[in-house]
Amino acid sequence: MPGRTAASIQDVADIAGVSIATVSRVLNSPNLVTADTASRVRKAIDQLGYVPNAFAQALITRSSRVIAVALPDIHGEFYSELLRGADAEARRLGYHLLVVSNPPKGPQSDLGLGPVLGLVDGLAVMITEPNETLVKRLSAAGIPMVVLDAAPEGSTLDTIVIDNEAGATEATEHLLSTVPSNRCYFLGGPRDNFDTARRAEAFLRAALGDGRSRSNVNVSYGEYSFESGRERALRMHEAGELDGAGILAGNDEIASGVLHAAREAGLSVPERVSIIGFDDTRLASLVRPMLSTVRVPMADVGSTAIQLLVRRIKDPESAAMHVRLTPTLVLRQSTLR
Amino acid sequence: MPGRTAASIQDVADIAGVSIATVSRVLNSPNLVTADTASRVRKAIDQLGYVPNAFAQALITRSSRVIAVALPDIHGEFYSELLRGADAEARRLGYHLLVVSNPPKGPQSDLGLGPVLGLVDGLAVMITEPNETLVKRLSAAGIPMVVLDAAPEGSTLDTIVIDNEAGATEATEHLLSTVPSNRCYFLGGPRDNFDTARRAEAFLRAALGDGRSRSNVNVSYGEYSFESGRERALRMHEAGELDGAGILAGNDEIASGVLHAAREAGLSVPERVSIIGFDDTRLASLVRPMLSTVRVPMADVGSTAIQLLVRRIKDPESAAMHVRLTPTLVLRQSTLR
DNA sequence: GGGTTGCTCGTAAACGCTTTCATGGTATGC
DNA sequence: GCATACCATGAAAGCGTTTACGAGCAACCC
Repeated sequence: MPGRTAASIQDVADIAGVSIATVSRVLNSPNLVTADTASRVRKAIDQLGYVPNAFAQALITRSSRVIAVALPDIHGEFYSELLRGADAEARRLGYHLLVVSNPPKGPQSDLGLGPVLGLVDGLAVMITEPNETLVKRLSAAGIPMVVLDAAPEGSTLDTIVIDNEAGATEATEHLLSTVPSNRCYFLGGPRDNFDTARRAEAFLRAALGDGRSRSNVNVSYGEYSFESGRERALRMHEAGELDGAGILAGNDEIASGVLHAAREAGLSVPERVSIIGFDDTRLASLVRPMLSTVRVPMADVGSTAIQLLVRRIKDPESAAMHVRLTPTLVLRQSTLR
Repeated sequence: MPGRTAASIQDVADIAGVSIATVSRVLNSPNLVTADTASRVRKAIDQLGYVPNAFAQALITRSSRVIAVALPDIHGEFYSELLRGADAEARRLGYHLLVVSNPPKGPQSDLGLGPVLGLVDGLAVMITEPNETLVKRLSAAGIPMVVLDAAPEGSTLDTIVIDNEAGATEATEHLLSTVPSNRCYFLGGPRDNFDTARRAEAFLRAALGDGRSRSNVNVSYGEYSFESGRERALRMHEAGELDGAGILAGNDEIASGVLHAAREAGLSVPERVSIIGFDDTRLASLVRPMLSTVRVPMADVGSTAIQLLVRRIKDPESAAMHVRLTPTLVLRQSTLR
């Protein structure tokens, strides 16, 4: 067992017979010190297994190389996919990731983020439902920050959004290639959810053209769940609307529910019902028929968030960037070609 | 926009007309200061929006209230479920979570954890495959630490393991209630994986009794994937072994693959083939018939890890605890009662 | 050979906080 | 009314770094 307490820069200096300034220099600006003394210091360093105290460094440097990622309490896969992308990128750039998930609910909440703010060099917040105060409160802290999913109007903050319009439009058009427009439906998630709202809008535009005369009868809202999708599809069936329908779901779980309802109803997919999911989670490849779905590059969202953040950390004055990531339609078995 | 740089304790002290010591005291030992001055200080504090510099605190306190969680690059849901549990518990106890995922592979690797060690008060590592050096290297750092999944023999470290034996045994026994023992199969994940190894062992013991004369023909290894499960089941079908079989899968994805293969083979589940998954991920409830499965309390693993860690942080000398979490068999539609 | 230049390195200040110790003041005991 | 105890507060040390600033010294130029 090594000494009770970690070696400090002073210990290294003593052994190497130099001042602490020199030790610091061989670590941070090696070119300012002779090869000779440098090697002597280095020897002392690994003789002691010395590693600089991160807090002391952070205190004076005002930088901890830690980035916080705050996520709503999103279900599984989404979440971890984003995190994976973020983590890889952070590692690559020499940063660590502090995650804050499952924040207390309510638009008034500041996510309990207060204490975190002092610890990190930057913050990526994912905001999926309207929350005015949160962004304001957070940006008031004056810390580099990027917001995901929400894109406050004319924001001076960096933002990353999924181009839901493009994804939903492409999917809808694919549906329209085999199904008449009045038989197309969008089964969304919660009405407040940013993604659902934008997807619904794009769906309507693509399905109905710009003649917005028709009502929104073909759009419904509910939960992002299997059961919600199944129920809504079943209700459609009762109304005689399921047969021959083309359905764009708010996410893959909803789509799976629809898929199952179709099976229950004895309607084969894709011959009698066309279904397109959203997100391309692993689930989409696990059900049969496999789901055609709109692939959302969550890992890219994560890594891009980190990139934007360190860019801003290094140059806080740079102009706000607004990144739009484009989903791609992946065709599998739940739609006709 | 507030002042360029965050308020310090000195600023608060100035406004309140006291010394910085007093400010510190109202924050840390309120009983040492008069109600009168305390309120004056507090007023100054939120007038300035002062929040103590975490690094300065950590530097002197030698505690950052940050805990690292290092995870192998595990697929989605598992991972996030554990994290959710850990995060909730950490928040409850006043800690933050630093996650390190997707570490570089190879048993020699130290996960690139070096730099993290100096930042955190404790570390939870999940180790799913044999890795001697890693634990040694890490524990040499002398930082409070709990290891998940792996349980080094007679370890002096805190550990948390899933009681795979209990879970696999219960599942196997349930299978045996409707299927003869020589028609029971275990379709595992990678051979090296700790969980798979233990589950296989328990399966064999339960299925074959202690007369270990039989070979392991009924056990196979592969990936933790849908496709791997499907392929193996299909091969069983070709060998005429699928009909009438009782199958315990290494995880839910494998089970889903088997489920699908059974459908392809025209064998109804659970009448002709019984299937039990492992983990109870959301997938288990999304396929039809819904999977009977062994529910592994991953969120509990996460929260328990945090509990053990802060316990050790507060009392580094306390005896090592070895927690064993018991899975429960949840019966759904893929097995007969 | 004196003045300049250019390196290497040490001294010391600063970062923002916690905590020990000392101090002055007020209550308490007779 | 004076010693004693106690309480609230301030002064200052120190946590482990980084980084001006300056000192010393060799090499260089006329």
